[in-house]
Amino acid sequence: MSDLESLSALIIEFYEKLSSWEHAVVRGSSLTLPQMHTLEILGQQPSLRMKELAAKMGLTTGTLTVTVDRLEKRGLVSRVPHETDRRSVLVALTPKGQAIFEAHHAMHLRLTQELCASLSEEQAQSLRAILRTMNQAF
Amino acid sequence: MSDLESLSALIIEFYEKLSSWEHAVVRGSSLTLPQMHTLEILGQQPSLRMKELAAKMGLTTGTLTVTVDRLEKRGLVSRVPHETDRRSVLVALTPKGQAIFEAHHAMHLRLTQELCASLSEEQAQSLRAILRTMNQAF
DNA sequence: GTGAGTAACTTGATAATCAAATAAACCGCG
DNA sequence: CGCGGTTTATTTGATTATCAAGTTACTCAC
Repeated sequence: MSDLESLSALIIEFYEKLSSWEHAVVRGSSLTLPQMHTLEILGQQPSLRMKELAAKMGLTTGTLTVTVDRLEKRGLVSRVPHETDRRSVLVALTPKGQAIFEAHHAMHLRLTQELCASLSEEQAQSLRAILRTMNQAF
Repeated sequence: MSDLESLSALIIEFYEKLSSWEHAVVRGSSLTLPQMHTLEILGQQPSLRMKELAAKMGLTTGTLTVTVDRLEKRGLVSRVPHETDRRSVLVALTPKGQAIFEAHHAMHLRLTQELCASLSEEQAQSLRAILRTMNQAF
């Protein structure tokens, strides 16, 4: 197996494990994966239009409409009319949604902490630089 | 922002980008994400029982049954009775399914190659060691 | 053999998803 | 101003994904 292939396999394995972890954590939260994903994105922006949110999630706006409907019905997000463009709707977290996001984000931190605990300080620094570079290369 | 938080953010960003990439690539393949995921797992094992496959994907066997039904109907996987345990069914890729898996795997390799092209040789080596460590820490 | 446990499938219900159609609002240009 | 093309969100219709719970067929220990 070439170097490249082994690195590819390691990346895929890492991705799969993160994915399983996320899946398992969200399962225990009474929300579905797309619903939690929506909250996660909204947690990092004050508010987004449906179009922007759909683009960030790689979905059509039609799909997103029903997901936001459900989240709104549960009081986790709110729709606010756009101030200058009346076609648009701004979606934002409610305090209740914000609380769920923060709890979930805290679990991300805890996971990261555990993963990094197995690395040396130099490796952690190195990983930071590597990820910065790779994220830009996308 | 603490070191830990920034590293967490970088990992999440990396994960999100891999996820978007996978989503986009699979979209253009006439298969759905769970279907391709099934092929990806089967591509790395000669064959698996439904139970094992479901466990690897974090699904119930009920869910998997219908996904495998669809893949079988399209001639991408086959069900073979287990030799000694007649309750069990072994699922394996057909040649057609194998071909799709290999094409998809090749795209993974190409992506990895692009990502690593932005790294120095030392960084690539370092990343390999880091991923090995973190994958074990899970 | 009988009974507890296991593997896959089925059923019923909810959620996710897309493509295409619709409705409302924007914007530029005459 | 007012028209036509564009953009934004929603709706509709159809397929797929998913789970929990129930069913059926099989295994294995006793």
